[in-house]
Amino acid sequence: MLATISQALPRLSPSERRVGHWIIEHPKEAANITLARLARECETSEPTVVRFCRHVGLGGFRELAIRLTEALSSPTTYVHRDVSPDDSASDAVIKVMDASIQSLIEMRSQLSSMPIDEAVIAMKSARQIAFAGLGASGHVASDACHKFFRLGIPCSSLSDIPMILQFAAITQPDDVLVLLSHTGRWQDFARAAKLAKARGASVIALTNPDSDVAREASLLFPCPVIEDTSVYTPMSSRLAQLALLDAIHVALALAQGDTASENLRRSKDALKF
Amino acid sequence: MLATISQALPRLSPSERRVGHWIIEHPKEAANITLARLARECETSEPTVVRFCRHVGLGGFRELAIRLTEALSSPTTYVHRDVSPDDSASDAVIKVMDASIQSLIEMRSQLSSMPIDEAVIAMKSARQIAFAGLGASGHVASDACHKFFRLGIPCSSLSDIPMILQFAAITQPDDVLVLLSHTGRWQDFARAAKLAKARGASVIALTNPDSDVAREASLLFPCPVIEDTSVYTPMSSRLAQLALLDAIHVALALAQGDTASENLRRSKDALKF
DNA sequence: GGCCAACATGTAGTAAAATTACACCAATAA
DNA sequence: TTATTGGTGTAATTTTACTACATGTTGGCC
Repeated sequence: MLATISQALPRLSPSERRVGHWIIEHPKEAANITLARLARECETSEPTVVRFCRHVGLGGFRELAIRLTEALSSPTTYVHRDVSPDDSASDAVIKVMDASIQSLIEMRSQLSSMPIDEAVIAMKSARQIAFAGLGASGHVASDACHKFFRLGIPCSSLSDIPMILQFAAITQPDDVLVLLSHTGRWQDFARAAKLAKARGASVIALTNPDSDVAREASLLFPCPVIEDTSVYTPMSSRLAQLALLDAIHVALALAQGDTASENLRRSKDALKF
Repeated sequence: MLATISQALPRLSPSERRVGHWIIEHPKEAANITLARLARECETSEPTVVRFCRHVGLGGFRELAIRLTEALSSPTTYVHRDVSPDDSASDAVIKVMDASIQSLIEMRSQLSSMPIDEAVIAMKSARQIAFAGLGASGHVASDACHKFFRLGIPCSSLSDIPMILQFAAITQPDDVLVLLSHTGRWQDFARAAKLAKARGASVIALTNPDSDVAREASLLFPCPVIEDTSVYTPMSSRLAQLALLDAIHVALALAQGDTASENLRRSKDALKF
């Protein structure tokens, strides 16, 4: 959580940045401070603090308190430091691994606030599911597709803008569109989300909570953006997305009950030697 | 905290005991419920709930929320237990996440025994790199390809047997073939490895160390096989492979020095808005 | 049985805290 | 200049936790 905040700092307005700084410097006190006092402490107004919370992907000030106590009571190993050009190869490799582990741990701690049950319900009765992603997320999409289709639900993966928009334009009410994007900045994604939602389809987004795509989605799985401070920084957030999709996949399989076990076992048997 | 509550239960009045019971049965929801809703849920009044809090040694209702989130995000090491059909969705999701984290942690601890430097040397002077994988590993392969080509080295990804064999048959001494396989059981992979090695190419394998593919490779990155005891078990080993490739990628970029930063920055700039 | 005491519980009010709506101001582009 | 946008604060609204007080309910004692 603190990491999420410090990552968000650069793209916040001055007053909000003061709030972020104060929290990072006084995490203990921040955990159960009141809105009014925090505002006074940072020499700003209450709404600004609330806006700050929204910008770092929280629902409101109350959630901030919850997330902070959570963060403070879970030990943080595997802290991520940037890879620097004069690292030895082995140093660098360990740092990258730590960053990956860290991003998974962060995601784990946020699982409780994600709409997993809702997503499972939507997918369970879906006519078809489409996974859409560009670039690196495109691979995540096809991986997810490859995984979910084994549950017996028609799946497809879309990895270019025209296809995504076309798909969105012909969705039906019980279709599910899963949008994968790290930054959430692609305007066409937001457009596709709006389009699909207008036609009654469910739009699930795994993306930066502070983005147009996130705002247009019917269900949002917030994925913190790793700001690329260094060109060497790998795409750990992609790992987190994959793991999250794994988790949703299993939850869906459970919800399907016998059908799923049956389908999974059959598709595994087909690969036997 | 939950223990404290159940300990206190017997010496509480009936209504307060209902409150205690409900909290123990729904700890997750209890962590960020409102006073009014909790009272309604237990069919009692708000002051009773507050009195309950006082009786279990808390200052008030607000403190209850804090203590609960603390208790819930407690250490709980990331030990993996299999997902069972009668898990609730949230239980299952956490287990899957834990399994993923665990497999990354395991891989991290084995990094020192992996031939990273050798792999980097081979790749640095490679004429081309091909990543080969079938099924789920196919996605890992194309992901890796997408990542490494940005370092300026010609890359390709192969995801079916004929292509892999054909590629192996025409390799040249400074080509690198990266084989991705969970089990290492595909005989054709071992054949491709032998073929490519005979023509002088470097064969790097990310696979089960106890397999034919592993034995044929010139460089081996051992990836522990997760035995699929349950159909629900997700593909955490694939995550580990991805993370490992991330790490190698960064190590290679460092070894390339300025060239790599330059290439990476350029390919990033190409996506700017 | 009637009366009192102690406790349990709920009603209604209060103070504080979070959130929202709206207005203002400064910086920037037309 | 004027319009527009984004950042910010003021003030009103709603929600939330807590408190004071009233009402019942039980159990003992005369």
